[in-house]
Amino acid sequence: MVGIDDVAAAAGVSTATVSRAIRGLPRVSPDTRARILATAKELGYVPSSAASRLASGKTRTIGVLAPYVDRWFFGKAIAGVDQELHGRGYNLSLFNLGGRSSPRERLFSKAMVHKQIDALLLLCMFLRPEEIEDLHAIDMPLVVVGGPVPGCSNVGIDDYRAARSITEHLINLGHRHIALLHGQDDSDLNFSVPQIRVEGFNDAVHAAGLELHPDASFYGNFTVASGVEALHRFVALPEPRPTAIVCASDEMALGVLFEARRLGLRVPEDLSVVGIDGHEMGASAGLTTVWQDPRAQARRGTQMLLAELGGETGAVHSEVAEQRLIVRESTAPPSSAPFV
Amino acid sequence: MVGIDDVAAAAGVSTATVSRAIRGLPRVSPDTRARILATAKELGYVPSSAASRLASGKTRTIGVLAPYVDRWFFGKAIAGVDQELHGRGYNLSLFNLGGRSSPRERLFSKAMVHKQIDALLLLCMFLRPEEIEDLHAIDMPLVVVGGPVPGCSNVGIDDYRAARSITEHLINLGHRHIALLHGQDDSDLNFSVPQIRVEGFNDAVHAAGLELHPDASFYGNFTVASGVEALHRFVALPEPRPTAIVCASDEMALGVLFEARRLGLRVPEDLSVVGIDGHEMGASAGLTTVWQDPRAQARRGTQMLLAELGGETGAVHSEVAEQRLIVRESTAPPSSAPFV
DNA sequence: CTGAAAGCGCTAACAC
DNA sequence: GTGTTAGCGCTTTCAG
Repeated sequence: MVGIDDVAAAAGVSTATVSRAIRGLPRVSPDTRARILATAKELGYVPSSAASRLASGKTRTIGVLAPYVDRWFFGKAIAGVDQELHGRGYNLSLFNLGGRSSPRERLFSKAMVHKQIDALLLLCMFLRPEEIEDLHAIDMPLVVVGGPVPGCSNVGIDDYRAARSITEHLINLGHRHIALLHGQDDSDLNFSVPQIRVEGFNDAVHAAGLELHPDASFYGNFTVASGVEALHRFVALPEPRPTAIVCASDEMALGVLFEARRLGLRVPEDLSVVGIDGHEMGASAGLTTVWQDPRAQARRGTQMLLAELGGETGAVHSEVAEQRLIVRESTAPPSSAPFV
Repeated sequence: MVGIDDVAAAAGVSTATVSRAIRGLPRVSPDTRARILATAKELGYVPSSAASRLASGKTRTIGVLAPYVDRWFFGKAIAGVDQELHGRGYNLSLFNLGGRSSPRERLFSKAMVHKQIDALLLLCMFLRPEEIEDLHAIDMPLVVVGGPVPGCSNVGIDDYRAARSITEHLINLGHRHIALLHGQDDSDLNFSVPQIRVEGFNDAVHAAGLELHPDASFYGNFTVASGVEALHRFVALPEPRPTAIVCASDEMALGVLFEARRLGLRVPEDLSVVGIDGHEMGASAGLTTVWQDPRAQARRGTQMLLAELGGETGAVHSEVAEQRLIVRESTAPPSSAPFV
């Protein structure tokens, strides 16, 4: 294996100069640099990242912690991080935390992670209190994309507003009896995306002077299957049933849509359904939703991290991401609405 | 930062012993090991991976190259790799190649990658000839999950059989005029999953003595949107139109399903549609398909890599993964079938 | 602008 | 079983 010394010898300079030349540092004359670069290429020299890491203390890799990698939001986000990283010579080290149910390790504090990355990007929906604590203890640039985490910079949409506006869309359409499909089944987690979306829904309903029917509140886990299942519980409701249902995610909304069709419930005539996210499949299925762009959010977060690593102190900060109500065919005024 | 020497000093042993003890190597008495582990924990010692990499020449990270990270197959597969890796103390370094269209770099040969990982797991649909060449040139354990790559070990389903059996399912149902939604729009790539699936379709049709209507062959790019678009072209076909369509992926099939409903085409009465993959959404949408488990495939591939790295020469080999025809509501005999 | 030299914190022989 | 001792291949002062 050809090392930096071989290049130095071949180019007739010192290793220090080769190091500077290769890394594009100043204090190397254009000529020498060109000559070094040429011989380096000629010899097929490739720096040893291991040696470089040890000597410099920088890993040039950023860690991405995600609860899932095979779900819409996270897949898009990871793609975004990757896009920013590679090309700038940074590596992406992926850590899949697993859902809340699995006994996920306290990776944050585990310096195993700690010593292998320069910065951390956390993708999240919710965090346990101990996890938040761990997070504050780590000493490196950190940004969270997705849900807010108290005390940490984050980039993401305003989930409260998203839930509220999608609910208001329904109310404006004339719906008075609206069901909800939550994304979470226990409530000991504050600051979580699922929780925040529920609040937006509640406030919209209350502000309109409507009341919540406890029976019309279903629990799901953000998967299509849980949407399917929720619809079964929905149709079991006594008449008159709600005329609309807001789902905390497009994936669940799609499940509701599929199953409604199968059971002969017409959407939107018999039931209006809305989601949140902007899943591609929702677009094709005609689902009304609040669109967001996880990829862009992740890119933004990554840029901040990189800037901070580049010495730009304070580059990491919270930022609210773009969102947009997209009305499609899954919503309409209720058939029994006074003004239809 | 506390280093191995600090631990050695505190425990009253040499650095070498600490190293052995920490890594669980033999030649350390149970007592000493216990004592060392205790003081290590006490001091909060964490090995420097950089130093370890440099000294040992092993990175304990495996690289995953994927064309996309935000698509069904790849998301599942990446989750599978992660699952096998972490817990065994291995890291996952993700490289997103980008689709075929993007000017993807020749990452394989780029020793940048080369020097940062111990083994490579390639997720793929198709590869350019130069890329295959690069692949053969790299000198480390390698396995490809998904598509076959000439000369490389791979784990994946028999795509030919998958396409053929799903088509035969339609033929057995009585369909005589079957459309196809391909997954690729140029044909200079052999050994690609899209290509192989088309062959399975063709052979099934020919074996049944049926003929292919060139007009009934559509191109897509594996996305839902391309399924939607294909259906538009389908309905523009002159009557009598095909009574069934086989799609090279569930995602495209779902797009066809959505758009068929929107345009008032009844599935399966007017049109039977099938996919390949086993996408969760297909299950909820009632899509007939050939199921496969990318996560399991990726886990298997990762295990092989790890075994090979563990000294088990020949651990990496090709393996055909499980697949299963799942008949749901999107298929039925054609309405005009003689025996309905 | 360039070079010499001292590490970075481990691992791996090889002795004891 | 345990200790000694070279490096691993760069980066980084500090001189010149």
